[in-house]
Amino acid sequence: MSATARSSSEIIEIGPLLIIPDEHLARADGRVLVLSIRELRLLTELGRRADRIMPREELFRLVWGREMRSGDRSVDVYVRKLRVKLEDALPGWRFIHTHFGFGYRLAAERSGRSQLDNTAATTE
Amino acid sequence: MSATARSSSEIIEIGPLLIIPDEHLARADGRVLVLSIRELRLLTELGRRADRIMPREELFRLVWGREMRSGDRSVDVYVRKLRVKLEDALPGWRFIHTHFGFGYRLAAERSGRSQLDNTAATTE
DNA sequence: TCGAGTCGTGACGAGGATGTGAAGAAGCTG
DNA sequence: CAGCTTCTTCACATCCTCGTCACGACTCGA
Repeated sequence: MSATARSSSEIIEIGPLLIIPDEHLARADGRVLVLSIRELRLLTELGRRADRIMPREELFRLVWGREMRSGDRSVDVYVRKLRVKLEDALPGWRFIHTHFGFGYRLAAERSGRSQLDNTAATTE
Repeated sequence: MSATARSSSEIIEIGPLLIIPDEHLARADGRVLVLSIRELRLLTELGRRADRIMPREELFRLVWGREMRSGDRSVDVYVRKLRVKLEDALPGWRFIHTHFGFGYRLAAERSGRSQLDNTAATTE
């Protein structure tokens, strides 16, 4: 493994998902997740406020650095892109949850059955 | 350093690839990889930080020993040369991965298959 | 149930970043 | 100096990201 230990490296852990903003990457079970700049920043800002519902306007401000114009769907589109890559990397898990009329919330939950069902989802 | 046997011979192992900076060579399944000085140094610096994304500017600084002029494509060109030789020596493997907008990352992954199959290039 | 608003999703084009082959310069060896 | 290898730079090709749109599915209150 890496012999060099980073002192101030921020690491956000969301279930099996690891977000390491300083290294410009996220990991799923150790595997590197290939994300674009916007995708990683959005995931990071969501991760920093895990379990909290984040309004689109605030996410946009955090990631894009400016005010969101009404009707702008950028956040939705990037949430979609993240969902695809996360589902691809960690099938059986759901991370980005929609709160209708409010925004999005990041949290690791198993998809398919109830959270009580611990049976591993069939991996294709 | 001297030409005598060194006690601290650094050996970097990236899957089936072995980098031995002190001996100015790399090995693929035992076979010696013929690399030029720049190629070996670039591979070494990447290997020393395996599985981490290295920005071009930093790679250039480490290998060339001076600041990179903006627009300089030297790193890209040498990444290409390394890729060709590595593919030649170890077909079916991919080592140098591009992270768009960030830089390059060295890790042993089997090509052809999804990145998800990769078992994070640690020592097996 | 119905309608208005909200969200999911695929696609597209522009612009920028990276891949790639080649040519000439520079260095090395005998 | 001749012949070879390596280094640097360039131009063109290709790929990727981003922002946006359109359309359909969904949600919730009336």
